[in-house]
This record gives sequence, structure tokens and C-alpha cells, in this order.
Amino acid sequence: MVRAPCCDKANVKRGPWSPEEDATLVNYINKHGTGGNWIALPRKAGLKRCGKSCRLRWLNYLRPDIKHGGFTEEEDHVICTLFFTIGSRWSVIASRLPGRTDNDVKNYWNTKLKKKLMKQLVSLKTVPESNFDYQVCAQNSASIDPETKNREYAANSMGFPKQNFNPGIPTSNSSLLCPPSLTEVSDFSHVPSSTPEVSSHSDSCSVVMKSEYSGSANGSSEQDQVLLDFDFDSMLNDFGFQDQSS
DNA sequence: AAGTGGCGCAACCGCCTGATT
DNA sequence: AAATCAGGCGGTTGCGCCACT
Repeated sequence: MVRAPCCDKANVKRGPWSPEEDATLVNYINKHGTGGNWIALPRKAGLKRCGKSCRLRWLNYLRPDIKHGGFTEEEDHVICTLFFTIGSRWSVIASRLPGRTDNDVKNYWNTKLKKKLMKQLVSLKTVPESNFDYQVCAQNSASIDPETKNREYAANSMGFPKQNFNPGIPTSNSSLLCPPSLTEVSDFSHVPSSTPEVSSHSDSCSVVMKSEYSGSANGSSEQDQVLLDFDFDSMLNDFGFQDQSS
């Protein structure tokens, strides 16, 4: 079965939004709300746009509570931790960052944060016996996926060789501490804490994610643990980094 | 000053999911 | 129960800007 398109693509405008279109959309939503029907909204508002396009424009740019500008270190920590825990579920990650959109978080990860993290991993490779000085700890999502699927995907997305992704037992105790400011803001109802442990060897690295979370009615807690083992050379090669140790 | 390559971001595409008929 | 639809989501693309040569 072929799905009908959500709008008549021949008769809708595409590409960047003009200030006039923005104003029309904002005025309409301020006056009438979205009405729970994005498909009908552009016609009612007098816009020659696809409903999906209107929705995206409003949610990602025009909403009054959108936070524009650079991400803070705290936000970096949250994104990194959640990415390693649940994978590329940007909407879930964004929901933990007030004022940020999934598109924003996704763009930030893909263009900046991933590279920043990789550079830190590079520095780990060049100082093999030191503890990895990268700290990621934050509140995690209540919708944490107990299966390893998303972590495997996360590892794969980061360029970690899939075949080396093995949930298992930590190999060291170089535990990384959570920044106090992050623990203080952990006020979600089922907030687990996550403390990655990273150990390094001459040519490989292990990242252990331990997620302890209490969400059951009797207050008991469960611990979920995963070990990401990856090979430096293939990882650095994937990301186009020079091997500085050779 | 012109050309070029990289980066960042807004927007689009297509699939999935859940609600409704 | 099946079909249909709209909303939501993640992946990808395209374009403008900027730094560098």
C-alpha cells in the first residue's frame, strides 16, 4: 500500500521560512493554538506550507521557550551520558534539557560534541596508563531501555566496532565522579545515577556504564551494567584522527 | 578580491507508532 | 481486526556563512 502524501507537494512552499511566514504562524498559534491538527493549520492560517513544516518550524524555532545559543558544560554531560545510556533518542535527551529541541541536540552532537568527546579519547590514547579524565554523569531517563540494543547502537554510532560491543563486567575501578551541580538538579521522579568507568590499555579502551535506577513501587533498585570495549585505531581512523602516539 | 573547503544549522524525507474510524 | 491518518522521530541534505589560501 502506498501512503498518501501529507500535503500536495506541488502547491506548498518549501525551503527557508520568511519573516512574514514566521509572523503569520506565530500570530495564528498565539490566537488559536495549534488546534491539535497541524495538517489543517497552514490552510487556516493562510500559509502555503506543509503542516509538518509548520509544526517543525514552531517546535524548533518559533516557540517562545526555545533556548538559543551555546550549550553549557552541564548540558554536555547530560547529552553524553544519555547518549551512552539510551542511544540516539534525541527527543528523550532533549526532554531533559529545558528549552532545547531534539533537532538542536542532534545537530550539536553531530557537529561538535561527538568531536569533542573523540578528542578526549585521543588524549587518552596518548597517555595510556592515566585515568581517563572525561567525566560524564547526569540524570538519566526514566524511559531507560534495559536492553543493550540502544547502547549497541550508540557504540556503533560513535564508530566503535560492533563486534567488540560486549556487555560485561568492568575491568578497572577508575570510577568517574558526578559533578555536584548535576546531582543537585537530578529531581526527576525515577532518576537513576550513572557513573561510567573508563580504563585504558595500550591500544584499546573500555567504558563501563553502570546505571542504577529505582522505579519500582517497593522502592527497590536495579543495576544495569554494560561494557563498551573498543579498539582505538579503528575508531580514530573512522573519525579521521591522526594516530598521535605513533 | 576571488576561490574554495569546512562547518553549523534549518529544513526536508521517510519511516514508525498510536489513535481513530 | 484492518485500514487510514496525523503526529512524532531520527537520519540526511542543502545552503549560507566564514576562515583560509
